[in-house]
Amino acid sequence: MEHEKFSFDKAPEHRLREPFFMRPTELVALELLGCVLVRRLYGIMLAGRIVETEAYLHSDDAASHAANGRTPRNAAMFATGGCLYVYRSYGIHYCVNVVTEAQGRGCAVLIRALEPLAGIESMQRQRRTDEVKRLCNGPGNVAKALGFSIEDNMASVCHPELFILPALLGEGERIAVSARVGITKSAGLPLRFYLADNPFVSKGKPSA
DNA sequence: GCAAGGATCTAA
DNA sequence: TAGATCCTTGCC
Repeated sequence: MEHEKFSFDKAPEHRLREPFFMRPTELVALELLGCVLVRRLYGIMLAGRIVETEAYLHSDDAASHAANGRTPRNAAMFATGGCLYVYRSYGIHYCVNVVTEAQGRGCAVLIRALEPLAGIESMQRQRRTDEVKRLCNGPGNVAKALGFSIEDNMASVCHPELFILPALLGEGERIAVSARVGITKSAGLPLRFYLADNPFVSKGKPSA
């Protein structure tokens, strides 16, 4: 993608609305590829193109945090599609998911990697690295680069200062599917989606 | 290869 | 209330 063509002037007007997220989780995970996650934080616009996602389903998916029903931690997964589910991972990192389907279902799409488009200097400070390829190449890194924390749990991603723009897919960009990363249960399901050969995809190894 | 790191959930 | 688990990362 040509980063310099990205403009914020009227971006919020074009944001995806709730109905986009209230569809089957696998479809949302697939269609989020190429979409641009935008956040205005402390007056700075941060944006990255989604290049890697994982679907966590409402049933028959033991790897999902919602697999054993609703708890205080995973309550956001049971909110309505278009909300954020943010959780702490390994006691150290945060991971950002977009809730899918109807309220009460308990499913979400994990945002695993972004191609930074804007606010790159800010991301570099947050991540304490200058290497653009590594700013958002994993779920913990995405959260850190964009400043997400547990405070953002349950927030709407259809908000003027936190939203997602429709996909920008380049000619010849192909979508690949694999098993998900870092799980042991339901490890064989093909629920990880990413842009093939994109250098901003995480280094995580599929579990199956 | 593996420690860091802390909340969360389950079983007792 | 102890203990295992965990949708990870970066350094050893």
